[in-house]
Amino acid sequence: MCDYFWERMEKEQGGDLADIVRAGGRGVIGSDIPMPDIAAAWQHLPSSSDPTAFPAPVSDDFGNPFINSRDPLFDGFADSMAGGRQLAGEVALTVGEELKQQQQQPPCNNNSNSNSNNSSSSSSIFSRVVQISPPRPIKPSPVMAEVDAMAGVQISSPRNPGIKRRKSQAKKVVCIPAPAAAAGGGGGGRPGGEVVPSDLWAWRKYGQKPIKGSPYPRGYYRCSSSKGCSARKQVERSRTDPNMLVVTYTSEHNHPWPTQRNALAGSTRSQPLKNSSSASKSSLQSQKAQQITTVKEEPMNKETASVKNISPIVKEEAHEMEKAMDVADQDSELHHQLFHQSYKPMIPESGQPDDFFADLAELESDPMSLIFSKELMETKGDEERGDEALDDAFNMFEWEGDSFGEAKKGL
DNA sequence: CGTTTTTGACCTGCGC
DNA sequence: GCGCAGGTCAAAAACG
Repeated sequence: MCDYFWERMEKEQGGDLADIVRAGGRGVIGSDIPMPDIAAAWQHLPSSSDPTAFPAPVSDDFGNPFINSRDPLFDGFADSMAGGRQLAGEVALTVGEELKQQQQQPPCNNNSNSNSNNSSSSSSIFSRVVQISPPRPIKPSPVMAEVDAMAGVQISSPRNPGIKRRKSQAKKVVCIPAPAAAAGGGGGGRPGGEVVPSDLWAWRKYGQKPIKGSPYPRGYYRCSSSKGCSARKQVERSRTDPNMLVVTYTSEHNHPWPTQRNALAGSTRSQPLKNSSSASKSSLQSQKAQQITTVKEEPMNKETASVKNISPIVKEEAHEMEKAMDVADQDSELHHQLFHQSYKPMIPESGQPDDFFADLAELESDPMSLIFSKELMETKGDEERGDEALDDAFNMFEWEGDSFGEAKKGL
């Protein structure tokens, strides 16, 4: 990865680039691939389930002690993304000012596939997901320009005298592919509602406003994981590219990652399968069974086809994540084991397609089901293996499961 | 019952 | 000072 770039970002963003990347990564992957569950699995780790394991608080723009609580799971992706930040808008995000500066930066691996260990065009999940543009001088795309503009947009806290609006206030703007349902104009959700890619945080929508100049409204969300959390995010569809969602993160979370799934209660209306807080293992299984049935009945539908395509990419992602975990904690063999344990079920053995992500954007059903379906199909005929796979997969969902509960006890 | 979403009203900053 | 645009509040409705 580009050390220079990273280093610079660390300085300028207070080491928060990971947040940006994370956001982008989650957005990209999150909505379609059960990354949160990997993270959940991660939380089983003693090191991460223990609050004290969080990096020492470091002051930041928001006075948030957790700003540097790098999400172990996604930080690794930052490396991958770092090389993709040139992405003229297809992805990555940035704070406007940053972006401008970046444009004047010495060539990072922006201008070449240069080898950085993990940013080769084929090794980074993001390079695919986000459709990182070929190396080229920064030439802001319409979307990027939009992002840039948003980054400079004013922030207000009208009812919070302590915080004045400031154009210079740090914001993280992320461009992510919009889920198909949303791109379709509210399909699948409520009328006019956006299908916002989920991330590990629990967000509660508190407002929506039509934005001048944009045919799409902007949704306002605040973190509902913790009452005192001031983290907010705005989600709106890119006016220049309806297939992209522009997510602007404001302020920071003042708490660790949500440890209880029920923090997401109610946020699953449009995506009932994803974050169902009350979903018991059995209900999940029944849902899964439904998915299996669906797949069986429509073996060659688009979704199934996409499932086949997911393999190589997910696998790559797995490697990336593994790598990331190594970086995060080189001494933790446990992480390795956990990773494999948790991720294995998501890593089918075959498959090919390069345009998976193109297809992905068209997926309307819960992507988890696709993965499960794929896995189950492969294990079909071998009940034992299938059950095992199932268990592995389900374990990833057990945010409130026993093991996790155990971990929490240690808090 | 707890939580989220919806939506109109209100508030604030900014540009003219 | 005024109007505009954006951000937030809060009551009601909806959901699980």
